[in-house]
Amino acid sequence: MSDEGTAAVQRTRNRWGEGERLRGEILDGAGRLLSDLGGGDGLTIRGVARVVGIAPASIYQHFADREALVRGLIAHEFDRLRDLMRAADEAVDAGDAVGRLRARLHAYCAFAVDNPGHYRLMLGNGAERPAPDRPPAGPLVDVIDTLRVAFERCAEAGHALRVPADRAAVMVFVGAHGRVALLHSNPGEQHARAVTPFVDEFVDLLFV
Amino acid sequence: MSDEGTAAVQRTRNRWGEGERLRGEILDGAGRLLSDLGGGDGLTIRGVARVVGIAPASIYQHFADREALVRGLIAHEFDRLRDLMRAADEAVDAGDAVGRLRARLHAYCAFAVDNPGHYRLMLGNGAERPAPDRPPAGPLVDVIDTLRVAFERCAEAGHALRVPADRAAVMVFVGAHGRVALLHSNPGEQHARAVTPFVDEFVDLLFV
DNA sequence: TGTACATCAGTGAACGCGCGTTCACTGATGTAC
DNA sequence: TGTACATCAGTGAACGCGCGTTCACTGATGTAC
Repeated sequence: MSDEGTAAVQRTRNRWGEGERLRGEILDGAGRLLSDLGGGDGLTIRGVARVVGIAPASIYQHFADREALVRGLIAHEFDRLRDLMRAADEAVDAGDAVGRLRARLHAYCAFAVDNPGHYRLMLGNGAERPAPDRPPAGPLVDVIDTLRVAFERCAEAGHALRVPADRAAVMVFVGAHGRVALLHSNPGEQHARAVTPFVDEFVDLLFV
Repeated sequence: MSDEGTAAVQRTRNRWGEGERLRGEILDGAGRLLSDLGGGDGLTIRGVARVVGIAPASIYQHFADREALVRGLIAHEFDRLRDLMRAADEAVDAGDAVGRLRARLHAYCAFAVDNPGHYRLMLGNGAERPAPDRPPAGPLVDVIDTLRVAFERCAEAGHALRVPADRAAVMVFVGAHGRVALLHSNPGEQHARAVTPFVDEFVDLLFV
């Protein structure tokens, strides 16, 4: 019965000194919009404002322009992915190094399968690198680096690797990403549960 | 000195009965635009018309709407990829089954590296599948199937596989796609030449 | 050989729309004195 | 305790723009008779 679309939630404004909360609401709303959209196109200032229930102009108090909003959302979602992977790791018995590695990868795949729009946005836009000669940096490299650490823990626990840990990390990441991208480009839900076994098989290949 | 941007080419209209040629010019122009853009966003009717040097309305004689244009472009580029892979295969000595497989994969990687915009568009949009219960079909599956055939030829030539040919095809495709996607999302040109060795290493893993 | 007509390739102008962004503003809440 | 003022969170209306799409049209080239 509202005259403002589905999401007219009659927001109450934040109290004095709490204006920064809107930043979080905007990022959450943008994330929800991204899930509905399934991709970064159509992620508009006005669309996000509609979802959050604010005026489009209000977004400019927290993000300089549309590009800054998208960058902020990507960073936000990479933080979320990192936390999910860490939580999955810590939920496994600390002595089970291989189990912890697998848990990290399963969390990664679950995030990618559950959030195709976010995933595409995060991996589709290259992080801008100011120095092209330096070693690559960015949130993606951080993710791979946590996998390298996980592989090293496996090696220290006596599970011999067929390739160096950093190379194993890249290979398993590439395998997981390739499998997920294939799933996303062929949206048959019968495959969604095939991602984890595929990645597990990949992990098997990397140990002696 | 022209008043119509960089690409005002003063097109001469096609002769009677040759109107279908414009369809090809539109697809070529869209392909060029896609290269400049680096992605499917911004691939607009008006932009394509500008590149080709025609009026936006002229596109509607060959494509029902923007979506049909994008679909046509994707099909066009998949044809081109298939031809490139086949030509690479046939340029290798017919008796060298493994060399032919590698040639196909190298052609695939070269296409992906040279045409990031096309590649993203082709793999980013899932082919619509009317029957969700049937086995998956579409141009991507066709590509994988040619790899399966190439693997089977290797096996027949005495190069034993560690996994069935169809599975090997999927695995090497996933590896190649993952590696390419990683390259695209981290646009450091120092990595462009690292794709082929990576895929070759992948192939090695699949033979006994 | 003409000539009326059909068909072809392609256009120009207009439509309505949603977008990013700007700007002066509105109330509510805090603070200085 | 008042009161003037500063600061805060957020808005409404407007701007110019490029977009997809439609429509009646324009010349050129073919065809029927």
